[in-house]
Amino acid sequence: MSAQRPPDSSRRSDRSRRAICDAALALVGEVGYAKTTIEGIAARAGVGKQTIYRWWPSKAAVLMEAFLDMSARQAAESAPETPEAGEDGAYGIPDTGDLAADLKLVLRATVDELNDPVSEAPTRALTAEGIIDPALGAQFVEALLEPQLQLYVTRLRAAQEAGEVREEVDPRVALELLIAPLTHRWLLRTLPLTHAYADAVVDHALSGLAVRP
Amino acid sequence: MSAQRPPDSSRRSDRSRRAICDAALALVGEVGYAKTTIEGIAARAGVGKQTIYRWWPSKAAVLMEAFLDMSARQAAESAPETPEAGEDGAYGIPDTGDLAADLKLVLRATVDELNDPVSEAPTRALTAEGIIDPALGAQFVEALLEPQLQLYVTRLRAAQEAGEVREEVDPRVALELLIAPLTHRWLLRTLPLTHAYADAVVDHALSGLAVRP
Amino acid sequence: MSAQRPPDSSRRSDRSRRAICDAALALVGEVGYAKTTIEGIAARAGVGKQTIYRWWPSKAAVLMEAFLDMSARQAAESAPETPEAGEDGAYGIPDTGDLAADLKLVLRATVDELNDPVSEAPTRALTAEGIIDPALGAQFVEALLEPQLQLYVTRLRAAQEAGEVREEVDPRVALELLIAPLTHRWLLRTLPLTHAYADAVVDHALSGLAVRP
Amino acid sequence: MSAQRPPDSSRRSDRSRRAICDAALALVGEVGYAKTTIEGIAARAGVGKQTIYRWWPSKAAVLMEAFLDMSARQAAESAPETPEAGEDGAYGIPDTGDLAADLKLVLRATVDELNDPVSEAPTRALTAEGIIDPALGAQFVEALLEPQLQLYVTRLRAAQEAGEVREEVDPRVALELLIAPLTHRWLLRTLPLTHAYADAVVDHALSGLAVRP
DNA sequence: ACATAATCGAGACGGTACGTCAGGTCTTTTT
DNA sequence: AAAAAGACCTGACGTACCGTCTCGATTATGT
Repeated sequence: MSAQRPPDSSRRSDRSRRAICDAALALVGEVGYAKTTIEGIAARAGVGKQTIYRWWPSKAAVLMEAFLDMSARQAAESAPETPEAGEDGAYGIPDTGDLAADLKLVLRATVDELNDPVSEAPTRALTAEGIIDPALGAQFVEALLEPQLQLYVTRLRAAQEAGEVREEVDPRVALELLIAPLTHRWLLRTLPLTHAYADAVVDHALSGLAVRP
Repeated sequence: MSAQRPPDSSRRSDRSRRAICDAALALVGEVGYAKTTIEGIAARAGVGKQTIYRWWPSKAAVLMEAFLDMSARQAAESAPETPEAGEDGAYGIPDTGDLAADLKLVLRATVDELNDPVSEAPTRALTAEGIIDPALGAQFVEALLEPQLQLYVTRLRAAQEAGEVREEVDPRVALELLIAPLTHRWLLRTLPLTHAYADAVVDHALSGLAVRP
Repeated sequence: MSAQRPPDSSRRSDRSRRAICDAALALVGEVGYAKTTIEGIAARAGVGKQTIYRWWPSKAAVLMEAFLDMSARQAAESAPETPEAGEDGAYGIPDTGDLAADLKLVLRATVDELNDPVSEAPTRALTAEGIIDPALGAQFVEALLEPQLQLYVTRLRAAQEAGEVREEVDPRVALELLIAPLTHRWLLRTLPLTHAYADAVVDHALSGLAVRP
Repeated sequence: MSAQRPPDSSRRSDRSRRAICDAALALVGEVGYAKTTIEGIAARAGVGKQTIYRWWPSKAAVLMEAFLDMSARQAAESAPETPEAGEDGAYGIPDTGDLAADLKLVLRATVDELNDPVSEAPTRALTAEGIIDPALGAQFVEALLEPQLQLYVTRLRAAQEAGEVREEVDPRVALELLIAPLTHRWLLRTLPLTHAYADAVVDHALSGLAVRP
């Protein structure tokens, strides 16, 4: 029964959509994800609840779209003159010929981004929700994470061709050696996440732990 | 005001405590963390709601205690003959003289543990909650994670003394190079988490990415 | 201020009007007045909601028009050959010279009508709504009830002229003595509404309660 | 499944019950029955919605209880010294030996009661609702109406024994001849409901419409 | 052994938010 | 210009849980 046909998206009010996304981000930042309610978002956005339920299946989905929207807008702002850079604000990782230096530059920027108090609450909320809800997590990874990771793959391949990185190295594994420690500290708050740590990770990963034979 | 004098824990009913922990774990496994409610736990445990509110501040705290309890019981079961191994089922990482082999052994076990469908739901729930709630996260890290990490520090120090690992290596950073990639794949579900991956991580981390000079 | 100028009724679609009335009656009969919604009527009639709001101020008004329409159609069907009988199916009360017999005939018919399960739901709904909403009630009385009552006035006047009814009797009061008891039982469901009861009412009302002096 | 066992009424808060009844009556008086909402009653009573839903099945049921409560309290106030009069404020109809005078007295009082603007809204609302909902209507009749009607039966029987009323008269029918016309005018608002009308009804009913043979 | 005091199971309470339904208004497109 | 369609804001619905509270009915000491 109940075919539950989806609404006609061509008639959708973009004003409402924007207001909802803005309100969602604002509320998550102000009161946290758990205390952000659909009713609260609707009220803050000056919108009927039904308008949210019509277009999104869950609070997490609203926040996800709001977040992607924000990311897209930020990217568009910061780099409108370099359309060749690709989407998602991905300028690519610089290639100065010095892999260590390039990676440190990028990972330090990542550290700064993760430590940014503004985006912290929604990012943590979305990540946590994605950890529990596989569908949401997949969406999160596909839309936001993978494009970033691909940049590392590209840069590492270039380094291999330049003879900086060993042939046997799998770029996909290598990239995780670099990224995962930062994510780990940020998510679990085991120890402070600093530039120095980013540098140390790069150094350890490139040189390896074992003594040279 | 109302000093809210804490209850007399000596009179606490252990039967209720156990029933609550069991119910909490069962429910999280069956319906997931979000749909697990305090009322549900109380009903399933055959307990008044107030008995939960008297002893725990939040649903997350209940689950945390239930989880620690379960971990302790599992540890006690699997290794009652080696009480010198310390608490938390921490037998220590074997030291056969071959660091790579030892790490692979341990990390493969970690992979199996993370892939275990029984403990998956509560572990994910607790981790996710800890990502959002710093206090809970700290408790989680302190009680469950850090003891494990210290074992790596110990083993890596031994390897340094044995001349297997370079002097400049910071064991704390090194350990994160090994552990974080597994955690990363498990939490974010980017790619499958396999024994082969554990091996690859060890190999890449020990040998380093850079070509030998 | 927007003068809210009424729509041009000459352009009104009679097809829609009929469909709406039919749908309204059908729904009230099927699910009851309370569960009949404007949206439901519109959907069932294959009509936009606005088409209802354009022409009627309320759900009750729709039902009222539907009801009047139905009454008019029924009357037209049952007595198209006696146009002199007046509107609203009002053939008038027969005058055989025997007032008691004539009244019993008519009141028994009224009993049957009230007991008809088809028209029961909408009639009750409309009456109930009219009890609360004076404007609607007035409309109901004026359009449906009063014409009927006038027939009694006419018949009773004739009876007075024929010397069957005392001079001092006020036909308006007399008629209510006859009609109201039936209405009372039907509305309040105190006791069954039967032909025998109709006869008893006529007998009691004509003879009076008091002993003859 | 779901046995839906009723709550433990011994634990019921009488303070809440009273507050809810008061709020319900007040709101129906102020904004009318249709615009009175359960949420509104709860808010005005300073009570959670669930406390209403726990004890009453519908808005109409709340109003019914409130109304019966009020009636009972009024009765208790006005005649605490005559407990033998029976419940429901039923003092009985006076018996001065002059049936016409006694009935006029009582029916005039009834007219005044019906015309009282304070109790009008809830009484109309309850009556209207009872017309549509048979269960509610039955409750209304049984609790409020029948006790009143029985008083007429009693008085009319007495009049028969005193030789004032004919033997053949059925008191149950007679009483409806007296009461129903008032109810009719009040419910349907056909003509004003006055003392004069009450007197006329009594006179017509007692003397009968027909000429004396 | 027993008084007494805290905990226990139970669940009613004032609340908040849920997700749904319908009301009545507005806009777009079709007839 | 009216009609079909349906998105929109509003607000009430009835439900689920929240965390607090009040009830007897067990316990479990500490005289």
